[in-house]
Amino acid sequence: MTKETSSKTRKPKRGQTREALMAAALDLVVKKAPFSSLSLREVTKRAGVVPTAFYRHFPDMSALGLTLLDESFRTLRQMMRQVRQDQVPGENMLRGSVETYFNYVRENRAHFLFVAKELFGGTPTMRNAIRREIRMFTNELAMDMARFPFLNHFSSEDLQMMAALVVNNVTALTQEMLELEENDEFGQQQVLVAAEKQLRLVFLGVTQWKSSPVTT
Amino acid sequence: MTKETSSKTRKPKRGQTREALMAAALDLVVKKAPFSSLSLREVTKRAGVVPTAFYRHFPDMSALGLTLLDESFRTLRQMMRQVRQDQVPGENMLRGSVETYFNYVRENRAHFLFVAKELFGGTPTMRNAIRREIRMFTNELAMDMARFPFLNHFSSEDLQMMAALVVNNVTALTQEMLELEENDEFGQQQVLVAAEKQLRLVFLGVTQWKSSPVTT
DNA sequence: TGTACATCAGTGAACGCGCGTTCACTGATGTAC
DNA sequence: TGTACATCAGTGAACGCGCGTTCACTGATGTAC
Repeated sequence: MTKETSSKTRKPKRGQTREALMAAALDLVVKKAPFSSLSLREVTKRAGVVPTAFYRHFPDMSALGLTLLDESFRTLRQMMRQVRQDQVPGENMLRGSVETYFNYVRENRAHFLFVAKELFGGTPTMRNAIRREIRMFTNELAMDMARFPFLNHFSSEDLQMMAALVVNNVTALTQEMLELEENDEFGQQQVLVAAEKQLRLVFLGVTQWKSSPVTT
Repeated sequence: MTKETSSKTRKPKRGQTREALMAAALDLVVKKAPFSSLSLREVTKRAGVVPTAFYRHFPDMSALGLTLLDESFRTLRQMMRQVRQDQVPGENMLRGSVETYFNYVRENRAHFLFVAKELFGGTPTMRNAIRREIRMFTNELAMDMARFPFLNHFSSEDLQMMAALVVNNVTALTQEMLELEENDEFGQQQVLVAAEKQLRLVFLGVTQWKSSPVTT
C-alpha cells in the first residue's frame, strides 16, 4: 500500500499465511478452548504450515492475540456506529437497536466468543484492553443519551451510571446468547425478547429518576 | 465421622494434604491464571507434595476443579441466605443487602475469582454447573420479590425478567469489583455506590412497569 | 527484455523442558486378637 | 498391654509426549541495471 505494489500480479501469497494463522486461532477458540490455552504448534498445524513459519508473522502467541483483539474491536466499533446510524426515533427505536446489535453478534460470533473468553481468562494486558474498550463504549452511550431532551438535565455522573447499567446488561445478555448453540434460533429469539423487556424497564426507571417528568 | 474416630488422637494428617491441594489451586488461580490452565505438577508443588501424591485424593485435575466449584457454591448459597436474613424492610433495605453482598465478595475473594474465571474459560461441565447455579439464584430472587405486596400482581415471567436484570447487573458489578486490587478501598467503595444507584433505578422502573401503582 | 542479486516466506531437524501418568517402594497409622 | 497384619498416604524413578524456540536451508518473488 505505502511503497509496494508496483508492477504485475503481486501479493498472491502476501500475508495469506498471516491471515490463515489468525483464522486458525479464532476457529480453535470457537470450537475448543480460550485463546490463552492454545499452543503455537496447534495453531500452525490448523493453518497448514510448519511451526517455525509462525515467527515470520508474529513474535509470539500473545502478539497474535492482541492482533485478534484489535480486529474484534474494529468489528465492535463498526457495530456501534451502525446501531447509532440505523436508529429511528420513536416507539420502536429500542427494539430496532437491540435487533441490529444481536444480529451483529450472530454474524461475528467468533470474535465475540474470543473477547468473552479473554475478558476474564486472558492475560492482564488483554483484560485491560477489553475493559478499556467497554468503558469507551459506555462513555459514548452516555453522550448519546445526553442528546435526548428528556435526559439532558441529568448530571454526567448519573448519565454514566445509566449507560453502565445498560452496558452491563447487554454484556450479560451477549454472553448468554453466545452460550447457545449457533443454530438454536428459538433460544436466541428468547434472549432478544428478554433483552428488549429489560431495557424497556430500565428506561422506565430512567424517566422516574430524580422525579424528572415522564415522557412516552 | 461415620465409622471412624474410635480411640485416641486420630486424623492428625487425615485429609490435610487434600485441603492443601485445594488451597494451593485456589491460591494459584488468584495470583496467576484461570484454573483450566493450571498443571497438576504446579499444584502439588505449591501444596508441598510430590506429583504422584495427587492421585491419592483426586482422579485428575478436573475432579479437583469440580470440588472447588462445589465449595464455592456452598459459600455463595450461604451468602444468599445471609442477605435474605439480614434484610430489614424499608428505606435502606437495598443498601443493606448490597453491602452485605459485597462484604461477602470481599471475604471470599478467592472463590469468587475462581468462579468468575471459569464462567467463560472453563470446560463445558464447569460452565454449565455455574450457569445452573446462577439460574437458581435468579429463581430464588424472583420468589422473594413475589412476596412484596407491590410486586405480587406481576406475572411470573415478568418477575423472572426483573430478577434476571438484577442478577445480570450484580454479576457484572462483582466482576468489576474483582478486577480491583484487594486493597483498593476507594475503588471498591465506588463500585458499591454505583451498584446501589443502579439497583435503585431498576426498582424505580419496576414500580412503573405495566402502569402498576407507585409505592415509596 | 535479460541477467544478477537481495529479500522474503516456508522448511525440517534438533534442543531442552515441563507435562500427566505408571509403578514398585516405604513407613506410619489403625485394627484384631 | 503386646504382637502381627492390613490399610493408607506419600515417595522417587521412569516413560513418552507436545511444547516453544534455534538454526541453517531452500526456493520463490521482487528489484536494479
